[in-house]
Amino acid sequence: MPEGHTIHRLAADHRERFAGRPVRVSSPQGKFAAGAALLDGQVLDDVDAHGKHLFLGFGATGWVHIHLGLFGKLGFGTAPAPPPSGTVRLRLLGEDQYADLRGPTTCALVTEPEKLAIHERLGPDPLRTDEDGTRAWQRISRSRITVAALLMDQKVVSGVGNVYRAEVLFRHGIDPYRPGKDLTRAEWDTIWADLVLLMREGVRNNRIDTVRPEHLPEAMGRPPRVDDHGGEVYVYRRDRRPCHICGTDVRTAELAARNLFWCPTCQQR
DNA sequence: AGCTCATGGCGAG
DNA sequence: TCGCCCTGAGCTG
Repeated sequence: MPEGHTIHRLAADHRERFAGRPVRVSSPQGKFAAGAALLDGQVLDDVDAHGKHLFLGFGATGWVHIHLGLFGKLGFGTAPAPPPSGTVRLRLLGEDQYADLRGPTTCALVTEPEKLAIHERLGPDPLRTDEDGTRAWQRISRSRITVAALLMDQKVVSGVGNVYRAEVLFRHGIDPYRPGKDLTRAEWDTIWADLVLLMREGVRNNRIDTVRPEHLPEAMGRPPRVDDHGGEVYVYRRDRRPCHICGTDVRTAELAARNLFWCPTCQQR
């Protein structure tokens, strides 16, 4: 589930459910027991998100730094919370809501300076308003690395994952193997602006939809389709199936240990 | 029961 | 570039 839109949505959800009041904090699984003991009963007074990193602020005690990785999940429920089943790393319990964290790559108590250091190593996030895509362009325009790899590098842009990477390149007809330095400034500005729109919509809907209205099956006179991972997409995990626009089989290849998906006909620029 | 795969990322070499 | 960490779903037997 977790690309940047998921994390920003979770940040808003935590703010709404828990902020400003004391929360019970526990680690039923035990791996965060020491941190939980320090935080239990304190007020959750701030929430922040940058890229795929989520921060829960507990005043002078510090921040809980959460990264879901590939497998992590955060789920909410209404109090009273049931006995935790399985591997709950962190449980927050408020007056009427609880949240369970499972399988994160990171769940750690950090200080304010440690949090700042994390922000500093992350590239601009299309979902934050503190920065535009300029800093990313400075790296991309000087790099011989492929644009597909650059988009996944969190030091270049933060929050983009394998789905948004594939989809935004498709939407702009960009060959994923083009070196960053071959992109024009105008192309990058268009990609950035599109990421801002797509990811904001992702936060709103809590899923990734990238297909333009005019390309939806209804608009193209075809029966509705169902993509098997929630959202409506052009190429992500659609390899060996026909491109929605031109009918060419969508291709897949491994790139830096991740699966890349693209349409060789539509993406030649 | 065991295998494979997944919307991530890190450190060793 | 590789191995490894985190977990659960969806297969196969």
